[in-house]
Amino acid sequence: MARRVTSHDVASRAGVSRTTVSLVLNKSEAVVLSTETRERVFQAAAELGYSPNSAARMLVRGDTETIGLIISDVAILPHDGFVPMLLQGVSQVNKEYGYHVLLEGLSTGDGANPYESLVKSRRIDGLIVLNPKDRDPHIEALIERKFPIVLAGSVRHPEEYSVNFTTRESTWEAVDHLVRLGHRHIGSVQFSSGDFVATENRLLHLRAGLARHGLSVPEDFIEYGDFSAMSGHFATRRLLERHPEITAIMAGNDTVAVGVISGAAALGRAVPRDLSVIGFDDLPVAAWLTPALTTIRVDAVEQGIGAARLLIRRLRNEPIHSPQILLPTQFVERDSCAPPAP
Amino acid sequence: MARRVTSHDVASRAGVSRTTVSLVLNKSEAVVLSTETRERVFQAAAELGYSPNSAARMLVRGDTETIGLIISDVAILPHDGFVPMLLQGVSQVNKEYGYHVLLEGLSTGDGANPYESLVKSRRIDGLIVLNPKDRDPHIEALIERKFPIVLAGSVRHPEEYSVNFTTRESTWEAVDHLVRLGHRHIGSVQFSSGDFVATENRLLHLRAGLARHGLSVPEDFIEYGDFSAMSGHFATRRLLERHPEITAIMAGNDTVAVGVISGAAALGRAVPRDLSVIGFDDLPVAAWLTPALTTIRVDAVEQGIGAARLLIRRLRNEPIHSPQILLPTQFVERDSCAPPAP
DNA sequence: CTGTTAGCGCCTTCAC
DNA sequence: GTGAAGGCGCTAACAG
Repeated sequence: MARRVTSHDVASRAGVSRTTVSLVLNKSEAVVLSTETRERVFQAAAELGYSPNSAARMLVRGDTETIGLIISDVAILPHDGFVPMLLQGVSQVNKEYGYHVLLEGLSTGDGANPYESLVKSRRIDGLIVLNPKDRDPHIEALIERKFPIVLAGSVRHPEEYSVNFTTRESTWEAVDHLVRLGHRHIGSVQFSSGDFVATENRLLHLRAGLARHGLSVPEDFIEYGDFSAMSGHFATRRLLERHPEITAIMAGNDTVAVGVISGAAALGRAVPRDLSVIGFDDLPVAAWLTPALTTIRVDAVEQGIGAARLLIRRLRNEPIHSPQILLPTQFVERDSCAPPAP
Repeated sequence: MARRVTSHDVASRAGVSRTTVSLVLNKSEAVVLSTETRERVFQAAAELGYSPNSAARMLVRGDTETIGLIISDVAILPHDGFVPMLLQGVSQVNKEYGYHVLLEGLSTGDGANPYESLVKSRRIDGLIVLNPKDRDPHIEALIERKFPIVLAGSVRHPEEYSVNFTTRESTWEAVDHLVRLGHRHIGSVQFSSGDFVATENRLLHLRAGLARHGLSVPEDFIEYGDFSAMSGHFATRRLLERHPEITAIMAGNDTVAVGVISGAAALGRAVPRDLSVIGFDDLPVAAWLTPALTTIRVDAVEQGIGAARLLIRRLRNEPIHSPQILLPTQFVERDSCAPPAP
């Protein structure tokens, strides 16, 4: 690599001082510069392919124009079709505002405090955390220190900044749909064992939704998977072997739903004829499964966009109307539900 | 946020000079320090929660301990189950070696040279590019400048550093499998229209594999999708409406394969009874689709690991045995193929 | 073993 | 409009 070009090089090429270069390039209003000088500087910079050294700039300005994006558990990456969409949203907004994204994947059992060093080393101006664990103490600490952090998920801290979904109405609609079709024994395969606020909420709304019809979900009508299709498969087999009378299953997410379908098939039950299945997320692939998956749509890209916007507004000290954003969701009827077999 | 703690604070708390602090914390061998002094410094640093300012360190040392990860087209993120796995591999290795990952998503039509500014601003020490376009001139330029760049994919530059897969044997096995089952009219739905080396290779091997059996693939037995299941769906409908005699389809990847299955279903053809389908990638979900997908396994996590390792070795000037790594793939027989309907 | 001294490249007053 | 000067926090010689 050739020697790097510095503001000094630009200055001498443009026949001005480094001060002027800096002034021009940072569009300072402090001084009035002739358009002609500006032009010369821009031109010289372009010709030299000059780009300010980011480290030097960070050092003197005290910020990094970088946000950290923490994926709470990288192990789910291969399974959860949700994360990439979120990532797309975040990445898009950040680019728009000239921020960079530093990606940090946490593994279970990453000792101590995984956020501390990122924050302390001042590599980032703020943080977005995907899928935080409910009440994660490290996150709560950052919130209380007023560090700019936004959650795609929730730790249930009153002062958290977060972007989540309202799932009650759509879950009720899904339940209504099943009940209307004639289902009375409805089970559930969650995507995790409940360290997440989302898991708890989904169960809550499922229960409430059924209660409206005078139905309930016995504790052992519920199984827990781990984000993966495989876990959905085996959870379903356990569930249906224990309770063959179940005729419909609400899955924790679409990936798990795929496993539910295959688990049912393994027991000789076809979807939707012998079992109705409803997913959650509406991943792009859901509509093209066979049968097309009935599910609850959640806009992950929008969640990413929202989180990034929220964070950037904080970083710029712009007014924030609602620190805890709730995005709508939507029941989507497709082909994976039918009346229970007689 | 409280005032940041500097090396100066650590020094005074430990009762030593800043030099000593730096020496201790950077494990310099240049000077011999008493273990007792070391201890005092470590202790003070720990008590203060000291973490060196990364910008200052970058500035003086000239490197960033950060690698850039470029996703050539963020729009595919929601569709391609492959990227997250790769990401996991990359992220894991980087953490192991103490590197950070700066994620940059490119959109089609990101003007000019999207790599330049990242490189010039010295935010990163090296680069990993996912899915580069064949012969991408910007990438070739970086390679020729000897900038440390590693591809998960290929631009077919003789001096590129890259990690890819050998797909010939496994593709041939897949073909053999279909032929053995009795298929003679085999079509293909690719995952992109051929800007990628991988697409071209897969077609190449498919052709060669069939040629071994005296069969060929007419040009219009091939359709092109765009990574998504939806594209696979419609491509398949076009293909099968044009050539109903086709009894087997090789899909460009598993996601497309899902669409192939649903496209066939839309025409009243069930898999595997009325159409055999073979995927590519063996995503974690493939084994749990219904029917379980016969496919070609590719270890994306391993590709990520390989790319990250290669890059880090380059950055540390360690010897590199093979700059162009080829990982094996493997034909996996499951339930989506059967003899053609009589 | 320690303190002093120089920068790394850039931004920002402040006089001129 | 410009040049000089200080400093962001750290590292790495270099003499002590």
